[in-house]
Amino acid sequence: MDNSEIEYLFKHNNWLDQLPLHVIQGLIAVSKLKVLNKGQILHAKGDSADGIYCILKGKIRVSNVNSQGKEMVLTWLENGTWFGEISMFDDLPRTHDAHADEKSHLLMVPKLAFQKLLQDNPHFYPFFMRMLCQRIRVTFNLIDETGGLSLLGQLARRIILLANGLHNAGQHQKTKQIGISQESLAHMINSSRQTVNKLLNQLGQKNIIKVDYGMIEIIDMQELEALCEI
Amino acid sequence: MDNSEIEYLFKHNNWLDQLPLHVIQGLIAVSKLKVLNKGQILHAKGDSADGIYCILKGKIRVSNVNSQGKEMVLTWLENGTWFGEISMFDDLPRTHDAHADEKSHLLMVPKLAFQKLLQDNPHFYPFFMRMLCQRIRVTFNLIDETGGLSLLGQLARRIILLANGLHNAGQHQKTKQIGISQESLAHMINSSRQTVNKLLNQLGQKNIIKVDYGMIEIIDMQELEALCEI
DNA sequence: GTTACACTGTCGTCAATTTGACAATCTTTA
DNA sequence: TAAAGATTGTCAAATTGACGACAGTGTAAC
Repeated sequence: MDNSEIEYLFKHNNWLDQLPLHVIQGLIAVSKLKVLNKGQILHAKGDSADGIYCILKGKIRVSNVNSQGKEMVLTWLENGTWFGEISMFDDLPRTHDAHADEKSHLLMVPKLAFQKLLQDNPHFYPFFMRMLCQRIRVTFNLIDETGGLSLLGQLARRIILLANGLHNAGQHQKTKQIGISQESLAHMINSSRQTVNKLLNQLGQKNIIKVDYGMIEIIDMQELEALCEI
Repeated sequence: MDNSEIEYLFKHNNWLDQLPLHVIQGLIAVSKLKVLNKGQILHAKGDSADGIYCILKGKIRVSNVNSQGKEMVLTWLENGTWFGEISMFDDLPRTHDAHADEKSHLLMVPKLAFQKLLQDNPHFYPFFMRMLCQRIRVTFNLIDETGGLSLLGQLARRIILLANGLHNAGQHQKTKQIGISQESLAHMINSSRQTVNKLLNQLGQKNIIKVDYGMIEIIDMQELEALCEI
């Protein structure tokens, strides 16, 4: 992957695309490539943060382990996604675990370089504040829209979130296929595999989704969205 | 309430207390007092934002209405709490409904004055970015710690959150008594009044909390925290 | 004080969900 | 290709929690 391809990733992110080209090139110049093998950990919750990441290729699982030792997956992040910015702004530890679910290539902009960018260009602040606000709004939505929903509603909501990307609320790269096991889905909505299996097959019979081995395909997004109301 | 009392509220908030005194006095000078009667609405989700608020006296219910028309309460805010800052930074509508649960006096710093403060003092930006990061972290915690918990665990977590103040994570004003009906608590964890009643009385018998009319008192915070693990 | 209202305590019933078990199917690895 | 491992489909039993009902108790208003 050469610099022009990396430049593309900056220009096609709805937060970073407004940075002037010379700033982007400056960031790329100090960035490091990080390659993770399948299953390898990028960072754990509580780790001190070394930088902000962009996924060049691969799939990162964002999760944390609750007190019973059960892993709760927040979301998966894929190509072109930037993440890990919160620790850049408050210098506090990582909020979640991050694992590579397949061999992944990441670009890391070191924390100091990123912070220097802001220090040298305080007019970028409002821009990144909006970015943080968007994160808060997405997170509030997750809470609000989950609370009060039936299990079927939560499941529908979660499938849509996984398809659209929790952390890419502004981008419109609506994936239709989601590679996820029913057990993982169950974890995410705090339910059991068997119940999720039953509900998914109900949705399958209504031709709203297509259920496959380790895979869910959205057929009728409108119907799925309608289910998020129950 | 005179200006020196209002000044006190600025100086005792862990975000605003670092502002220089002349800035605080400037903000107070342009602020407006807003009085709400019991039950009156301050703003609805989706309303455009007029400013950032501080509760001088009273109690504000932050909630929103889900698609079935059921109100989901996020939290209650009380004396000395600042809220509504997100719309100041991204110029987008309110994220929640806000109602006065009793007659309330609010101080409003108008949006334009607040934004001018930042424009004139870009060195305040990092400060407010940290504030936003704290909000995100608190919200992530809410999601992470709720997911995977039993109903009893969620109840314990919620009681602690109400005692410590969801929106005051940095302050250490640990209230021990919470004025809330069992029905409201049930709404907050998406459960039924009857179940909450049963669970609360179980906790009461174990001397972890004391249950009263419209009131819960925390007796054994350690035990309560331990329950958030199940 | 007394009347109205809000909140709590406690039933039983019923529906939804978990759990454990086991077989079948798909994918990966050797 | 064969074996191992992961994932799915399905059952029945046990559990959990929602819901309606109703009585009792605390609080506020007049």
